[in-house]
Amino acid sequence: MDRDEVSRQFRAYLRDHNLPITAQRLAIADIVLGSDNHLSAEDIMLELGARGAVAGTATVYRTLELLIRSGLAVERDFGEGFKRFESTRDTPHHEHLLCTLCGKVTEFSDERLERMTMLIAESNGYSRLRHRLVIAGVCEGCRNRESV
Amino acid sequence: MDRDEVSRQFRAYLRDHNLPITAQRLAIADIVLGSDNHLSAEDIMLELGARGAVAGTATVYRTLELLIRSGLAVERDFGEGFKRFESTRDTPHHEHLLCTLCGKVTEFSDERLERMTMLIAESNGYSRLRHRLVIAGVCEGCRNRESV
DNA sequence: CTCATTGCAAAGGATTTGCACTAAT
DNA sequence: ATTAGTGCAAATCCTTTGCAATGAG
Repeated sequence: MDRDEVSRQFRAYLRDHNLPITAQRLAIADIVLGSDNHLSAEDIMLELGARGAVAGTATVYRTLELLIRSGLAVERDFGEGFKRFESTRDTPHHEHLLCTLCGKVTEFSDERLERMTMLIAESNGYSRLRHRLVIAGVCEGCRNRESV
Repeated sequence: MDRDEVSRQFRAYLRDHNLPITAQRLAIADIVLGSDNHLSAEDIMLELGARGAVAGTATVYRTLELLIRSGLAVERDFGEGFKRFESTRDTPHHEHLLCTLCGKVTEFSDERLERMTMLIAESNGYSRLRHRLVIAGVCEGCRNRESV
């Protein structure tokens, strides 16, 4: 699924909901949906600047809300004090590895984990809605850099 | 491990670090270390009030930092927009189930999960430091209440 | 033309910090 | 007496909101 495709989906969402298609919305969606990274609101603002486009902070947050509501992006909280946003394009449910030194994020998914959380929830009387696993550690690159 | 014991440990920590033992510190430590719940800073302030003790917001946060540094408490972030604090007394590593309706928190631990996260980190080139799993769902009580 | 979006700036909530005052050792 | 802690209020960080100006359909 490429950039044009996700952009098309977002336009369709806006059209279906009678929401104006603005340059800002498309620029923000293009960045968030086209990126393989987990972007913060600030990352998005910087990238907008780098592309010569501009949008106010409020517009960025408001557009992010639309992307989430449309199901094209999800919000992540890694306990860093701010949120990150990630495209849902071709990624079903997955977990994250976070490097505590450089902030790098690696995704993974594990079928056993899915089953385990379901069972754990059940055995504690909870009906599971969702779960979130974050493994914090030091990535390969930082480990090598550290030992210098 | 009872209240007196944890209080004693905190005093020892303060003494060993040449830090004054103040009424505020003891009151806050008593609340955090003596509770079985995951308290927010606000919860702590309210409880202080309920006990007739008083401490400024700044003091609460500064004392929480001491409790964390001493290893007697840990900080939790359930993505609620604020942090919670939990005594480490007789609880090694464990995970959390969070009820999305009433906010109830249930703890559990799972040996297989420990091993799994270790293996997952390794196979992705990360040296694992720690991990955090939160399963969000609806607890038994809320489920029954809902179906009314 | 009409109505929603935009952007600024002000407001918001949680947490931190500067500083004069107070208390522990 | 010293030295550190306390509390207030101001400051910070991320995010949200009010409102006049602007732009999409």
